Amino acid sequence: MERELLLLGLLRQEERHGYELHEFIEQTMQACVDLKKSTAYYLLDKLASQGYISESEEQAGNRPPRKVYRLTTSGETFYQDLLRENLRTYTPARFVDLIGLSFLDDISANEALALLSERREAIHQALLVTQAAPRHTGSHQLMIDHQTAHLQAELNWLDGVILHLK
Amino acid sequence: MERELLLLGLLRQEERHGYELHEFIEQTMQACVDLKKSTAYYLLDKLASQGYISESEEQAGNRPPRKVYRLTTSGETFYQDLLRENLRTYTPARFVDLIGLSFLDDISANEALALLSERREAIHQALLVTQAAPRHTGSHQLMIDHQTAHLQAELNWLDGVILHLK
DNA sequence: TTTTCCATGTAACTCGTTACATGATTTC
DNA sequence: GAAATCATGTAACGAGTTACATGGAAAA
Repeated sequence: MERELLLLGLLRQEERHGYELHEFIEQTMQACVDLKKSTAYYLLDKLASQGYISESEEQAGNRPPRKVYRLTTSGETFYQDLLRENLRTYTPARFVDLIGLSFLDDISANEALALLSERREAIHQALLVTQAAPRHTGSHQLMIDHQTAHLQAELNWLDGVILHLK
Repeated sequence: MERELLLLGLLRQEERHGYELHEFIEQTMQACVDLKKSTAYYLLDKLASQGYISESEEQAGNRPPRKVYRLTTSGETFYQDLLRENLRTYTPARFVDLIGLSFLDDISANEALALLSERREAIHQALLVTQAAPRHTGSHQLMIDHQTAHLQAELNWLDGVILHLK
């Protein structure tokens, strides 16, 4: 339901059409969320059919017609519920992408060092990108701050492993 | 491919049957990986049909027959490739479960505080569980250490948010 | 005697991604 | 004239989960 929450929350601020929503998410939340265009359209359809948002066609000049969505009253209630549920409950993060670590001593320390350095570089890069993102007003910034803190922690931890290998 | 890597890596240490593998993962890696029984059986079937592991039926007393798997030569090569690929590349973690944060100022500071405290408690609990896990020999411990570091960082960060709300 | 453990599997379903299709319009 | 942008969608696929089925043996 997290993606639904995201769309509803954004539509609550102001009415928008699908393309616009996806663009916004891609540009300003790319560090934290990855929502594909087709998924966005699909979810908007679904939310509309459930009555949580209303749909109205709009034409801007010669451009293709857009479907503009706005939050309905029942959408507002739903949003409030989702938001509270989301803030309250912690879903443990599983780092499947680190499973290789369990088998680190199956390869030589030297090669391990080389591989982990590559990984370190990628994390560092991600950190720079996240930090370079334009600051936001209000709580939108919180997610970006969290991402930064997380990446920082990942770097620190990985540096510890690397140090230990040397 | 991470789950495949996990199974291959474990089978490389010693031959095992499906039930055993799943049990091991559940008991000793529960903080880091969550692999359902059916997924395990499915993956083992697949890996066997691809020739990366071999299958042999075994009977222990009156118990139901087991399928014992062991790594083949081609499985070994595959494993080595997967392992290196996994260690080298970083897949950015997306914390969908924190999307609500973006909308934190849609609710009162007091209620936000209450909700986030609940979340804090859950994280803290997860940290205790992870720390309580019996220590492992070799690099298996690394993943658990990572999980601990991550949870610690989450706690710190959340405490910052909570402090700011007060 | 009922529940739990051992041991394996199948079928249906959910969620999300990929790849593709359309078509006008503005920019290079 | 080609490419990118605006705008929406569909169909097929993939990974993984849920729920269910089986059936004997050991433990409560």
